[in-house]
Amino acid sequence: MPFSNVAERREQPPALAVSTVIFSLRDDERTGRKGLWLPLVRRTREPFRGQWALPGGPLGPRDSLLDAAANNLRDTTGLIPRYLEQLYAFGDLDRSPTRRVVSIVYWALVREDDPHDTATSVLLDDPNVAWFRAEDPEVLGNLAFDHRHIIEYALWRLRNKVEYGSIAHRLLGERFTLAQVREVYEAVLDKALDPANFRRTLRSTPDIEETDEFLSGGKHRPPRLYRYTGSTTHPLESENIS
Amino acid sequence: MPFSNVAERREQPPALAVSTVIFSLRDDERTGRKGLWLPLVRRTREPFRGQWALPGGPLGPRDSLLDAAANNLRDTTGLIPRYLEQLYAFGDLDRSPTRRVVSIVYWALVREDDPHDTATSVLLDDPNVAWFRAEDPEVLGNLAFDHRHIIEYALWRLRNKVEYGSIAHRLLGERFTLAQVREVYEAVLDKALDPANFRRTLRSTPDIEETDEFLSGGKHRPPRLYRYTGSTTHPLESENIS
DNA sequence: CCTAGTTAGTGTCATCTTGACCAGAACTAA
DNA sequence: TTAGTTCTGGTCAAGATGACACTAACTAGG
Repeated sequence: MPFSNVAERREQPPALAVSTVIFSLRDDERTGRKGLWLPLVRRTREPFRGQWALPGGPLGPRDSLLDAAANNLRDTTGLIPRYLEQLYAFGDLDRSPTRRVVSIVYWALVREDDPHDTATSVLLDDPNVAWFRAEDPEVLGNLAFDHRHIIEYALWRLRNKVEYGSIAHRLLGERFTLAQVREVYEAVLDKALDPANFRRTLRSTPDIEETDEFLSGGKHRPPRLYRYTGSTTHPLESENIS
Repeated sequence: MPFSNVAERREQPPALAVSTVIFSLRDDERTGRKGLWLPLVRRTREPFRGQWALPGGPLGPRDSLLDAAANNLRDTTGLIPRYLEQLYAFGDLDRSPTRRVVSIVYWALVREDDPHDTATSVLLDDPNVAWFRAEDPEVLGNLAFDHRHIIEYALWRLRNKVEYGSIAHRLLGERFTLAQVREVYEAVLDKALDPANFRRTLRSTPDIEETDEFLSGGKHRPPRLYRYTGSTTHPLESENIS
């Protein structure tokens, strides 16, 4: 009996939880570009047992919000992103059928081939963790709690509040090619961008500087590697994982 | 003895609270333009008794986050802004010296002469509520808890994430002149803007349309009144007060 | 070793946007 | 009637942007 009496439930003090929305770029056969994917975990308990949900859990008394989010993400999925950013605090009364829960949601973009991204091994072994296309209606339609709502908001934020430079720095590593940055933007905005013009605008920003290194190995002219400098974003908006 | 044992305190479950940062435009003699002011309440209890703090209080079990913020703001200051937007959730372990508190902070811009703004009467009578210049170092330096930090983050957000149209709509009423919108931007960005150019960019946005009315009464040519249409912002980012 | 294929990177041009500023329009106050 | 004020429409030059042509530099396959 997952549903308790509403009036009774509302007298409990609100519980605090943290969740994470992790976007990753993966090849998308349909468009030929990269697309956005995200990891979900299958719920093993009521409510919503068996359904997919965002990684998350209760806020421990000794964890900062960020630490709680990062630790929970690591424990449930094996993912260790470099940065987590606060997305929003969701606190509606009816978010959970059992009790009042206020969830503070963090989000990040990670690279599929990130060395930090030890998740691959965990994800492969654990049938209760898997990646899905972020906009797959089939997936979005069957999520636990209000997680569909949360993901859709995260996608909206991604597309509307993107800044050149900072977002790329978080997703890509120390050094990156301009084409890699462009891939990020093409995936987020879901449209092709002119390589030449993209290069021009990116090189005109002060936060990205070129290095002397090149990335060889492709079947074409080796592209120059760039580095991200500067901190346009507010400290609060891209906290470092401790 | 406001400080209890740290190790002991940290075992308590985190408490949930809401706070509000309300910016208002007031004439500033120094610059000749409008400046940003905000209301603070004097703490009547420990910790930080006697010091100024942001309006706020605990989250009741029956209130949504937004309602809790709006109700608390009304009760402590008399202010009833049309919109509140979620700013950030602050949850560091040492925010409060007594116990662990996670504060979800809402913010808004209000008009000094807003009819909704019944706060004037309350503020005049109550010596524990007052408006201050948002950037007065004297004030910022003596705030309770981490409220200085919160206000500085709100100011940063205001200056960096401003969009034409939406912000003006929230601050100004149904109908407004373009000069009023310009005043908002001049106060927020703290610099003078060219009236003609500002008019041009604003008129080119689809969300603002002209009306047939004019505002008479000034000692100059009556300016045309405009109306805000459209909803560029995500629903989550400008919730209506219920 | 040569050539085709692929992406990197440069340059150009027309168009759109932006900032600075001028000048007339339309009101109030005296 | 005139001075003072802001509103409002306009011009112009400089800067940013989008479309696209073209060269550079690598790999792969013959």
